[in-house]
Amino acid sequence: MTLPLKPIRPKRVSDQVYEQLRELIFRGELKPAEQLMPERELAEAMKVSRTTVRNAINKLVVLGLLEHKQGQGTFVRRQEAGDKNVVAMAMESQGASIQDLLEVRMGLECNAAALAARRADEKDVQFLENSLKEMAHAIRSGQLATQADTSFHMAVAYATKNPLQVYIMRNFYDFLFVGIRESLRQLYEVPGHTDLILEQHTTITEAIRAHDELAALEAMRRHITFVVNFFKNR
Amino acid sequence: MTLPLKPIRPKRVSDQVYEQLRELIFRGELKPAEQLMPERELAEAMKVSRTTVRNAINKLVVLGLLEHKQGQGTFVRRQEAGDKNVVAMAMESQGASIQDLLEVRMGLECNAAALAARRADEKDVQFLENSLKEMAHAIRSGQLATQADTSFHMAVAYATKNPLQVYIMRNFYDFLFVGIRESLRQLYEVPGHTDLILEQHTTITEAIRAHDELAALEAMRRHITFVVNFFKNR
DNA sequence: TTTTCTAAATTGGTATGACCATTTTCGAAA
DNA sequence: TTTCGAAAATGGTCATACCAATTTAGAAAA
Repeated sequence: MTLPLKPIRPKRVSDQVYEQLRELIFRGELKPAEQLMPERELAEAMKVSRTTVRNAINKLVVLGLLEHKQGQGTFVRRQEAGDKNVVAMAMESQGASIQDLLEVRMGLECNAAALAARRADEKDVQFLENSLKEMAHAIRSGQLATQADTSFHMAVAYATKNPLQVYIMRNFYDFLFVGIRESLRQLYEVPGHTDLILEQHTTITEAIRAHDELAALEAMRRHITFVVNFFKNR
Repeated sequence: MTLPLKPIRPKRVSDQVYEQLRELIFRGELKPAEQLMPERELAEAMKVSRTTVRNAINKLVVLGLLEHKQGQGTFVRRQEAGDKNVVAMAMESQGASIQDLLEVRMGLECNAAALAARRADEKDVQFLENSLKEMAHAIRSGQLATQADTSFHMAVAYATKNPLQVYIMRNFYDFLFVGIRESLRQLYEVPGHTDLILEQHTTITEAIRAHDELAALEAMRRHITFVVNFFKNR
């Protein structure tokens, strides 16, 4: 007779550091080509040894997320194609269209929004608001808000506290940037569009902050429907 | 005038160790499941520090060639070729749980059910009904209905007419069969469970046949919620 | 002033040595 | 023979020092 005991898995310190750093990169707080803090500073800030920090960084280097340059520092590496990106593979081999992509996103992200509303803490809301500010800034300075867009949706994914959700979402947005960047840009180039999207993002953020699952789901549904309609009329 | 001078690249010591070890593995001198020499011995044998040896080994661990087991040693890992199942990769590398998997499925499949209700033709409904019969047969003959279960959900995916949806769903169910087959079996071993599931599948099929999107979505939601609750109470 | 060179500061890479955490081993005790 | 516990083996972390490559800044030279 086996009792249903949950497995204890004490994580290695270096793995915890690794996860923190990876999160910074995925969330976009550390942008491509940006320099990482020196190892010595990181060690002091996290109250661990430099050895441990180095192990974590090395892991990210091997995975292609970071890049070492002796005498200069460590930098975030923009990951190019050839990453065995699932979405890209499927889109190509299955001959899927942007419409197909958006349909699947509809299911994934609406559910994610509801989960996020259920579990988001102050920190998650903070990240959502940061991406809103980022997009507002992009609007004022007349730049494209694609980066801020990604940050927002990945912040929603993180708020679900579901690693699989994050992983899959990451694949989607990586593809959006390398696969259909040109198509996506047109969405943001229409005057006033970015303002509308910012408004929709804000509504979603409010619902998540209020822990209103249904409202979050509906707001996300309207948001993605808006995008769907844009690509439909072209 | 630039002469074609080849760049001098003084290799890092840890990289040289890495290459030696990798060579041993590739050549088969270190066979799968075999234990590596202890780090301290390797360091002494190669006249380098244990730190350097560890860096090299860690690199091989990240690449999946070696495997660490604290208190036991480091072992050569047999690498399963052509795995690249997204879900399996994510579940392992991100440390996701069955709960996490089901949560993402909730979003994917509820949406899929609605899309299926919108687009399913006679042939799609036929496939759905075939899987129902298959499950009924499994019940009568006292066999496990896991195969019929997969057939049903893949039939829903096909009915969406969305290649990306099919592709991703395929990955999920492939993983269910190789990754958590044992866990999944318990769901079907409880007396009466398979009957309940068949009933739920039937309800979903009816909604899709009637092209009732909302009913299909709700029926799927109840179905997956049922599965979620089963795994929650264990 | 502008250019050039050199020394210092910065930052990743390696070396030691110690100690911690987990697993196995093996001998003593029951 | 079985059971228990201490010791050994082995990977994980820490602290410190020093090496190697690069950048920076200030002095020296033009």
